[in-house]
Amino acid sequence: MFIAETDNQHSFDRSICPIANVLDLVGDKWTLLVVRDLILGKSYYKEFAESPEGIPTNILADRLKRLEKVGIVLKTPYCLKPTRYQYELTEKGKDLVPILESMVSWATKYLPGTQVFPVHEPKKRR
Amino acid sequence: MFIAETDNQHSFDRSICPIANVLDLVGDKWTLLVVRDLILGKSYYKEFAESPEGIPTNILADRLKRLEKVGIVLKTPYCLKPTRYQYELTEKGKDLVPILESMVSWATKYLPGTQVFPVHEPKKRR
DNA sequence: TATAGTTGCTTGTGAAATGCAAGTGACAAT
DNA sequence: ATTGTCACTTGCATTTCACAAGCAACTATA
Repeated sequence: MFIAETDNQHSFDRSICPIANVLDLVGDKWTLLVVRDLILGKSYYKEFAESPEGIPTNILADRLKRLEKVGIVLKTPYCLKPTRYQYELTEKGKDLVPILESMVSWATKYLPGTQVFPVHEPKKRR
Repeated sequence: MFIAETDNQHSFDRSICPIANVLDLVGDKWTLLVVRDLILGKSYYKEFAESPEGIPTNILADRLKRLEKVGIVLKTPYCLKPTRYQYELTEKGKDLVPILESMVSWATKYLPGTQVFPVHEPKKRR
């Protein structure tokens, strides 16, 4: 009946359902907010931490690690003196945009009062 | 700067961001799988519980309750002798389809091996 | 009538994830 | 020398989750 039951070629955590597997990667309250921030142009740890939802820093560190591990985020050093990294979306990460867009569309219709955030203006660094 | 900071007319849990608010409703590992099952034509508690991901029954009961409370799911009695209910999506719930579709598209591209489930064939009830 | 089975949950318990505050290492600025 | 910033990590209490079992209200079978 279920294709899932006849397939054992791949190793999926819960099932071969595409939705289940997307949820295993980004299905929690915080991950897609980090992706949103990246889409809006944020790059630094501090910037993510400053978003109005107030993500706990241990969760933020964990989510960035996980997103990097699955190839959605790329972490690159931008400063050597104190080693500092910047984060950016890979193609795989940028392709999550339609998912966020469809969420925005739904929210616009059913959650009046919600408002999309403006693109992040990078602070000038001297 | 953030619109969020100037708006206090509505009461949103974390921010006025549409994405954050969608995640507060369906942002976990199980809720959208229940919605998926409803889209595929499942109606009864047992059917959701039988999905290959194996949702724990206490979680299932909780998610159905929450989805009903926020108007995504409608719970109606279909049998009186032993009082039994069936679940179905409201318009608000059916409008989540694009979100699931965009997840399927992403998964099809980046998670090879995933396969969408076929529409549920209702068992004949005598 | 007695026993077993089904459905749709609820309850109990341990494990895991989360939230919050505080701490830390490496530097920069005063 | 002291204070500050950034990018985290650590500890700990609280919440959520997963798993198993139980249970009420029937139905079906012997």
